[in-house]
Amino acid sequence: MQNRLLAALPPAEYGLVGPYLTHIELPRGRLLYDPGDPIDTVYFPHDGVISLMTLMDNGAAIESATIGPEGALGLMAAVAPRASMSRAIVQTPCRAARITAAQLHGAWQKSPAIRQFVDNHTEALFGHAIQSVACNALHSVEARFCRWLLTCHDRISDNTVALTQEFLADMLGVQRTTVTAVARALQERGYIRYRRGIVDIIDRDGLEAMTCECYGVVKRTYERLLPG
Amino acid sequence: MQNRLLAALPPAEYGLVGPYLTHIELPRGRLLYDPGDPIDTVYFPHDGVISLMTLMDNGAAIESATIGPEGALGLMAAVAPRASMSRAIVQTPCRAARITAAQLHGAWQKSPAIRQFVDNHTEALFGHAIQSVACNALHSVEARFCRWLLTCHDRISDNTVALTQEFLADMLGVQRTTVTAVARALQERGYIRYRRGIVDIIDRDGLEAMTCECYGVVKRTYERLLPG
DNA sequence: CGCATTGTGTCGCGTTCTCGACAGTCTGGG
DNA sequence: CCCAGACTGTCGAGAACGCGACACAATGCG
Repeated sequence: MQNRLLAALPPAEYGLVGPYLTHIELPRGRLLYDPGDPIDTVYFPHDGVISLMTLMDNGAAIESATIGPEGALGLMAAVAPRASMSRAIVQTPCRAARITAAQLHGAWQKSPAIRQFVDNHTEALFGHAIQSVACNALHSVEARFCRWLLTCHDRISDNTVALTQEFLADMLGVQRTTVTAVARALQERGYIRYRRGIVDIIDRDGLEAMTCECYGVVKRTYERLLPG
Repeated sequence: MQNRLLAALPPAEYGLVGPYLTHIELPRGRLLYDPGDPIDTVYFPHDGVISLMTLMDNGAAIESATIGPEGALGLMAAVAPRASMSRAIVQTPCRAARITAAQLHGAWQKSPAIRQFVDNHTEALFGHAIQSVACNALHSVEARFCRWLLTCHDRISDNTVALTQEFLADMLGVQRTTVTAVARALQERGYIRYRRGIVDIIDRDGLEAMTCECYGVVKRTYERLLPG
């Protein structure tokens, strides 16, 4: 699998970034950015999920958007130097390509196609965020739990996701005990199997039936604006 | 009062947009964009508030961000043609300047300063959205109510805001009866006065003490990234 | 193997908010 | 002036979720 933004670059544009790309493995839990950090590196995941989390004063860290193979982390730094506004953390182990923000900025200056990718990506990420604003206000934990699993499942090539209920509770901004209850309900329906830090997705259609419209809305936004 | 983005433009750059600006009055409730509408006009409010609302399938319309004199509506269309992803509706009567997206795009091509304003504005709006994601998941209706009032108050030159509880309930994504209860509580504390479609802000400090950190976070983000 | 650590299941109470219903009050237009 | 429509106040049942406590199970490490 290959990052879809990079894969969609015409050969001429790829020549502007390809020589600077470094391939790396990102382990689960790796902290890439905290609020205020200068964005000096841009990451293009080939698979896996990177979460953008908004930090609160009391230490809560709640997910505001995700980055997967359809996009890139820190892409707005291609336009001009930027500080991160979120915590960026690796959700599932990722293979990824990385490039310095300065080098990407050089390519951005030279290529209209790259500028358009960056622009569309920003738009898609904004769309993701505003849908999440509504989702968090209106939808049940159960629906959001399903949405999260499906979003994650779309970005990995596996039916198994490694994550603890404690962590998922953080992502969704709810109590762990609530996550436990929801996970048990989904397991009883046969949609997932939950064991110590590992979720198996068994019935994807079942999850889709229980999630809210937000899953589809965000997915279609990405399909409309980004290649692949 | 004057839109702060326009006011901060150096004379040379202002010359690129000034001749195309039209001054208009926007009445309360005026619908400027619905999801999918092409963004053909950019609005620079001189005062007042324009709300960006995410529409849901069931007709719910919940606020995801606001636009005031510190910013502009549809500014991302200066970069490239765009369709709106939200409903944009005039929250309080506004004086505003407007320009076609095509004309603004011309100025954007010529002026690095304008490009930077657009870029920073996009960043600030994104920051607003991701904070709201967290806020809607974690904070009480009371805190969010106060945040909304304060945000609105910052953008108008008056201690009186015209809005119904029904409408405010929509903005916050809660039941009207909940808004009624919260409004009564704030009135009993002497922070606001509520009468048929009109809120008077009496004790701003009181509201600030009851709102969540999100109010200050978003405000500082705007101050950091935008002029004024 | 034994132990400390980490993750999960469960219980119970309290609060917040939903949801539906209905009555009362203000306001503008005919 | 009166009426229809719009807005607000109130009530009550119930669901969803927060929050703290505790027991138990799995894992990794010495």
